[in-house]
Amino acid sequence: MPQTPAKGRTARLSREVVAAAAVELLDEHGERGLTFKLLTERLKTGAGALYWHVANKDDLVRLAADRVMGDALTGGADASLHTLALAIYDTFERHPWAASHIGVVPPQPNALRLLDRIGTLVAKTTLPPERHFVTATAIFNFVTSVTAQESSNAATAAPGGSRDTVLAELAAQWEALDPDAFPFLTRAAADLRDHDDRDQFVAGLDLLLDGLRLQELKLDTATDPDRP
Amino acid sequence: MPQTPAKGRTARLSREVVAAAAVELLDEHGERGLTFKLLTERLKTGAGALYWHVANKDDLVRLAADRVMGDALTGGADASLHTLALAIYDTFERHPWAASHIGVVPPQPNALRLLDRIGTLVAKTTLPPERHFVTATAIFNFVTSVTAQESSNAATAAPGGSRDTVLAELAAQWEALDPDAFPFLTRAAADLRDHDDRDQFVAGLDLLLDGLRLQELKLDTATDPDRP
DNA sequence: TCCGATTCTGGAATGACATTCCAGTCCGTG
DNA sequence: CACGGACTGGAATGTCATTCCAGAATCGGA
Repeated sequence: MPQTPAKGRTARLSREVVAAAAVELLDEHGERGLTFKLLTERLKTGAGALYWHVANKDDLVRLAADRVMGDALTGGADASLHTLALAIYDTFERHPWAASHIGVVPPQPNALRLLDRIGTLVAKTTLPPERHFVTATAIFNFVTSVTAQESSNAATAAPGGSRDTVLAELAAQWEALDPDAFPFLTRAAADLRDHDDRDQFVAGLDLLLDGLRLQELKLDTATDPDRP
Repeated sequence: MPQTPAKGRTARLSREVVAAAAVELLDEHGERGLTFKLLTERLKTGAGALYWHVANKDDLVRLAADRVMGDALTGGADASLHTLALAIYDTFERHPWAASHIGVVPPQPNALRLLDRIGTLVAKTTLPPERHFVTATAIFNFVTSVTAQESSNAATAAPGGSRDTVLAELAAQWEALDPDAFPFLTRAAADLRDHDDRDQFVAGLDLLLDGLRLQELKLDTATDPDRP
């Protein structure tokens, strides 16, 4: 009679249900806080049941992350590379554990969707077709990698004192550095103190997209008849 | 007499020695393969001794990663943002576990050195001073984040069949996708198959640095007397 | 409706680790 | 050469992921 009276049992388990619960727990406790014990309690089941649906914890987290990516792609953000990238950033800011699992190989379904969307937008530029792949991938890498780093940093910094406090302390350290060894940082301390993470992401994004424009320009003039 | 005849004892432990051994083991076995047990064996000591020098495993890995960053900065790569970024990429490609620990807050000593170098180079552009911080940070984020992702992917992909095999399989999957749902990927499969990771990094870097140039140009013309 | 095969479940082992504790040892100083 | 703090080795602890397996649910066919 190892079986309990089979009552509180949640309807039926499925890969989807497990993934959804994982996202919840991940949001609540972060990646380190997700344990199979917690998950079995939340889903009122046992470890074996979970392992029937997912191969292991990595598989589970990848699945959860791809589900978040699915959400990000659902929003009507499609118009331009700029809005698409920002939609990704904003979504992952709400799920800081997720971004670092997006760029992994092999890519999960929704990561592929993102890359395809980026590629399709890149294909609309005047860049020559043979540059489409590297360019699209570069943008994809930028968006996923930088988002991963910034969001996980935001999550790490938060627990110990408010973000402002942490930044203030860090800025103070920068100011105290030797100006000869760190000429830039000592000057930039103030900027660090009151920078905004999202603005920071946008700055990088604009840099990258401006690069795209310049490369278009270069090619336009390169094909101009009037040249050496 | 829990003490053994005190003979094979390695000279003397220190934070540096522990870090160096950690780098070795990390290179050999990857991040998952580094355990305190292995480390005690390599250093012929006990866990307590290690914990006297490092706070915990995170601390240890951060320390090891910053040591790698130190190496990267030692090479005479300083001339331009381009060569500096490539020096970083090349170094971390040899230590794929390390890059993901560089961008973390609070920044470790050598990460600060890198940011300062980037900032100093940015300060030499014609960008207005108030853009220096965001620009430098954007470049720093790009280099560390993208390197982290690419290098860890390379390390992950390698174990299962050669890189070429993995790419070929992936490319085959892309080709098999529905062309309506994935118009870009189905076309790009061939590019994926024979792309080069380093070229890919360079493509992104060039995009970013071209963006820097375009922003300089914009400002130059913006301050020109002849405008609307 | 009953039956066997297949799909799923719950929970009890198992085995790896990180981390803590502490009894000692080593070494520089006075 | 005795003292105290720096340092060491290794045993003990507790937390997890993962495996195993005895059964329960479910479903298609007879």
